[in-house]
Amino acid sequence: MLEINFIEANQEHVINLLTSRQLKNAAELVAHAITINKERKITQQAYDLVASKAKEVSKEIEQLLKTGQKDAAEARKADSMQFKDALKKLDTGLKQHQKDLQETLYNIPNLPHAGTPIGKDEQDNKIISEVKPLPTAAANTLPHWELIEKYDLIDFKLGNQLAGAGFPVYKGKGARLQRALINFFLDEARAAGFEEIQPPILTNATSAYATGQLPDKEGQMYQLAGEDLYLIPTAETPITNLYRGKILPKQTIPIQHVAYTPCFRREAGSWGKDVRGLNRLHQFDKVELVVITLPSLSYPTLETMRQYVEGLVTKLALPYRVLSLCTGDLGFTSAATYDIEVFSIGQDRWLEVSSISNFETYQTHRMQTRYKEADGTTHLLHSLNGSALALPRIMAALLELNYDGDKITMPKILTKYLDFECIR
RNA sequence: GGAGUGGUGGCCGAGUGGUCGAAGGCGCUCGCCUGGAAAGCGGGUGUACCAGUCAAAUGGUACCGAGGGUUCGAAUCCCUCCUACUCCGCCA
Repeated sequence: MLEINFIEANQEHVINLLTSRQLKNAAELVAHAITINKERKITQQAYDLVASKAKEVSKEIEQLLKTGQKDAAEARKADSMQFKDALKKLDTGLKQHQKDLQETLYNIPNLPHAGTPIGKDEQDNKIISEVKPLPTAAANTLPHWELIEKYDLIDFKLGNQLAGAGFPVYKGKGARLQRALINFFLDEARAAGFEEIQPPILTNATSAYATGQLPDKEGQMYQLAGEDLYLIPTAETPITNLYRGKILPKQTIPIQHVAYTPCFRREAGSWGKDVRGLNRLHQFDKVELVVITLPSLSYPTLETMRQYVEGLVTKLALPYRVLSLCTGDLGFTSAATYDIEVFSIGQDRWLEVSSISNFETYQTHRMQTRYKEADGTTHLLHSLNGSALALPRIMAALLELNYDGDKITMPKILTKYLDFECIR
């Protein structure tokens, strides 16, 4: 979340940037946060003063008791009781202010980076690059859901039987292809210097707040009945939270992790052709990159991550384009985001397979993830993450593009991961 | 799941009601010593908030797993929760 001192010192700037991302009540939220913070400071000062006096009295009582002045000590106790009552009220007020401030800040999204295109919604996202010319559909081109059925790669009906819509069952070569892709992505990331992690796929509310899934995505996560646990919507949540509350030595930075996990999303409100086949699922696999680095390095890192992900889709020989998300389409916690979309020839549309974001200090402030300078001062780090990649849509684009009416030919790069060259 | 014992600073570890943000050691760091190093000697070494300042120095408050409670006063006593270890049970 944003730092209150920064908001206070840059009110106009903050309001303008928040407004640019279509936040309606930016001025109101900012004013509210500043007011609460002022009250908080006043209360804190009062509390500290009274607490200090109460301590003094306690020490006096101690001395009186030691020197045998029992009556005098008893008299001082009465004074101390008064301080105690006052402190209790002040403490309640202070906690309330702190809570109010935190809740207000929780509901203020990140500020867009200067390079982020200004825009209202996804229509205004800027196309950075696009592979041309796009492959053209042949007479025998099919959408992936038909190929999946034709070759018995994935069974949605069985998924319905086991869990419900959006929980596909991968079978035979379908399952093996998916596993091959996961291994390919993990190996590539490792070669690029990312350390592999296998995290829990359940997360507690504290972690979900720290990375910003809560309160923003409340209702999009599956929650376990009677438990303070959620199924992770992305590996970003557990991996980034590895560093919650840590002050890292400078030489360990940057932190670079890769993790393969299933991801779970309720996708409430989604419908229509968007959810056909593999386009949108409640459970899907994803390989995710997380980087925690110095503020001065985070934007170069964002570019490096983008190039890395472009390299993956290139190796899979999939036509793709890169979008820079506009202010109106930016995720709640992000300052700058690139989306990588692959072309689905069977659907004649683009499918988002990666989202690469720089959160600057938004997450690290909530997490209190810092580093120590040589002069002993501590500073917040920057966090980034990016999908590399989301499996189902890659699978969809891959099957459609490589189908020639007779068979589906596997990409060359997967040779060492598969013991079959094509699906017939 | 049952029974028991614990959770203290970067790490180890003392501390069972006051002078304890916390002994001691290790680590790290600065200085001395040395041709250089080791050893030795001396100093420093948590975080947050508030006040203060150009910045600092400095002062105040809070924090000994988390949250409540008792008390003039809590790392220390009580309650709840989390968690680790040992034994038993169960088990991939």
